[in-house]
Amino acid sequence: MDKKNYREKLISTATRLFAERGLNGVSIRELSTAAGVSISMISYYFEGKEGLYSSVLQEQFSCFEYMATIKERDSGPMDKIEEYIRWSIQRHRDYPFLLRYYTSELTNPTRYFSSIVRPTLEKALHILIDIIKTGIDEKLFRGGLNPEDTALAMAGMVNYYFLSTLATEEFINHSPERDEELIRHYMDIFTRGILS
Amino acid sequence: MDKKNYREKLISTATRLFAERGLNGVSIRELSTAAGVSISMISYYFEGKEGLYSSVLQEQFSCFEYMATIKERDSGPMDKIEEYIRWSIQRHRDYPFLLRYYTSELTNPTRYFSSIVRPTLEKALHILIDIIKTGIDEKLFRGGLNPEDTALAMAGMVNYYFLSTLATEEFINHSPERDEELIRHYMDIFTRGILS
DNA sequence: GTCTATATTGCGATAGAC
DNA sequence: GTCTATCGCAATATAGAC
Repeated sequence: MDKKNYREKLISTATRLFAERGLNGVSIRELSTAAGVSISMISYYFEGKEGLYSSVLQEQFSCFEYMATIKERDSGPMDKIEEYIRWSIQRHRDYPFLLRYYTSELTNPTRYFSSIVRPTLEKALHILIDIIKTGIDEKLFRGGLNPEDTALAMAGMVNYYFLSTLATEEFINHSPERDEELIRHYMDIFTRGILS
Repeated sequence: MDKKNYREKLISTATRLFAERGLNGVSIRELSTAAGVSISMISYYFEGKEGLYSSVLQEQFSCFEYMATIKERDSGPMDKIEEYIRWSIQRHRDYPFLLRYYTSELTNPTRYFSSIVRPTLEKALHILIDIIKTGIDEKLFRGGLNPEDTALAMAGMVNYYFLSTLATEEFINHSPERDEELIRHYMDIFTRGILS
């Protein structure tokens, strides 16, 4: 990244800036200056600002491919759910900007939502839904469950913990040291509920 | 709103447009045209675009005051949790743009985040956390629960259902007719878990 | 491939007429 | 209170030198 590969330098700078202030909140002037590159390089490599944004989006959402690995894993629904939660939390750690693109595209979709974001999220969610369905078929999970809502509930639990960070960091410790505790805790709530 | 009250007309138009495309995605030119008002009215009433945005934000987040009502209610933790979930879902129905401001401010905070958004969400979350704590004290909920994470899990379940709409509407029915089913279902998952 | 310089458009804000 | 007209600036994109 430091070896004067301007294309990569632009992508990494754009990933941070677009995440922090959105597509319309960053000018290519500022972006190219921050990357230490001439402004014209953006058109040269990406055919303009939007092209750069779509490249960033593509790269950020590529990590969802790992969901296929969970799907193919030779293990039961409970193990797969735990692996999903663990991977999901780790994903937020490894791609600290992904959540911004994720929520920003879901609430203010750009033209790339339908080509990049929706297909990726649909595929991931369908894998989750299938895991829940398998658990119900095997009588491991309750029969009354709606697989779709249940999958959303699980994904929501984990994602919201990170989404809320800025509003809760003063009274909830969000450091990675707590991640294992969080996994245990969310597995517990999700599988057994909160009743004693 | 139609009685030539331009101030209100600007707020309602801005609420929709800022929600759809963000603060930086809408120009005051377009906004004032859509509102059928001269562009100079924005400075006149709100001292500029950002002032208009902050008025919209203030109005959107004012509905969280209802959380105080839940807090004061003379009922047990379980009833309060159900009331929270019911109110939360209804809030998404009544304020369809709120979620956009909510997530946009959490991931790309404007200068109004710390004065308007964070205090509001902090207060609401602390009420939820206290409800969970009461339930634990009364031995109604499990002793091992972390009240903070548990409150976030509950809020996350509900909010994510609406956040995911754009990516899931083709295979999950998000119509209000399902809301009661959703409340029952999320209460079930949250209190009893998914195990049979 | 990379830069500087510039063309063109659209932005937010406001002065001043009514 | 409301409008039109306009100022000054910043936006994206690109032509052309190296």
